[in-house]
Amino acid sequence: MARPREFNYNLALRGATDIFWQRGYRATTLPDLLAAMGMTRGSFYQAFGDKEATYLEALDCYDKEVVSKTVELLNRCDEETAVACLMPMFQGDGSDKHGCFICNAIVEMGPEHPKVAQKARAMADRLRQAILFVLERYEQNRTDRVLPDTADLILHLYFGKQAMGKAGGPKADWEGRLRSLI
Amino acid sequence: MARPREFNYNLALRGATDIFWQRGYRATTLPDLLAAMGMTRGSFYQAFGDKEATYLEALDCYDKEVVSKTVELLNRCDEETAVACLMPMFQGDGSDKHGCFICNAIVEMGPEHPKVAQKARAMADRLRQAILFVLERYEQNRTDRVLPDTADLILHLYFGKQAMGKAGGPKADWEGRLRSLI
DNA sequence: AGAATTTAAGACCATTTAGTACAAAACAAC
DNA sequence: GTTGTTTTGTACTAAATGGTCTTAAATTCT
Repeated sequence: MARPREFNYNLALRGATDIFWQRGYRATTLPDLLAAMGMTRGSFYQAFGDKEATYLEALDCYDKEVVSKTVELLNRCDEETAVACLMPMFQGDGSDKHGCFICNAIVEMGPEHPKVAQKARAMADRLRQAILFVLERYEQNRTDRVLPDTADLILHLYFGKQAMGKAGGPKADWEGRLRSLI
Repeated sequence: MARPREFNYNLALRGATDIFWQRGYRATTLPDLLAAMGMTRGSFYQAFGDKEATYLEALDCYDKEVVSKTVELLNRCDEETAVACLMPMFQGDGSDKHGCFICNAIVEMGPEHPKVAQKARAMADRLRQAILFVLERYEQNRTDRVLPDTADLILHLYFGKQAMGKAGGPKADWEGRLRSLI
């Protein structure tokens, strides 16, 4: 009963997610964003509201697509050891070339944008929970540390690695490190 | 032989450092910056060049003032244990309310601004070196891990803590964690 | 005191920003 | 085919951006 959309909402949202992930909120101009989403102003403002709303949507998209994938990977993983399960998070499989969107969002927007901080915390919680699940699954009771705390520590290492990775520099032997932690 | 400056260069630079540290590069508008530095456009552009040059100067200032202070603290420290020496880095003594400028700069500018990335790496190296020095000083040879790697791991934890801290959330028992690592 | 020289203040400018308005276009229902 | 409805593309806008230019003020040296 009306003109059909020429764009695919989810596809456009993924484009937005990619560019916000890569460049951050402020560094992404509207023309950049529109190009990444494959649409023009008119369609964009009608379908997505505005830039800020789109950023929030992009965070949700990252949650659904990227975080969920990691969480499922950790949940399903049946490697020999917990370390082997966690390694994908630490060996930059290409998809984290621009760091971690959660980390980027916290650093850029966290202090001034409660909604972003809240979403970021929620995603971090999911990751921590999944890490904990791995640890619990492989627990050999020769561990003297509290598992949730170890999971949180590994999560912090993950964020630290993602942040520092954006400055380049040499990569470390994360497998050895994780082994010594768990 | 000419009109004297009404502002103190170093004081203005510290103002710039503070606001860049707190808000980041892009979120700091020129009026914000000028207010923080206590000067007007004319003086600013003559004395500091432009916004980008000032940001680079601010990173150097952070290096000289904040990083150096931390490094010296670590070098001079004569606590009972290495953990006690390192704890100041992990118990947010107020000065890191806005996270760590190194970390913020890497995340915001690292991938697109090689000079920033390089300065950030250099500062991170200084911190890592100081951490290593502490570890070496307190080494009881009951450690089976390579000390430089442990120092780098602690540095990553530091960055991770600084990044995640900007989203709020509960604080962890870093003393216990460090103890278990060293 | 006067000349020389640098700083200070702010008016000014071109560009870019996010966001809006509106007319043309593309479909579905009848 | 006409009507009704939504999408699309673009011209437009108002505000904010970083940066320059000009003029007046403050100092030192002679």
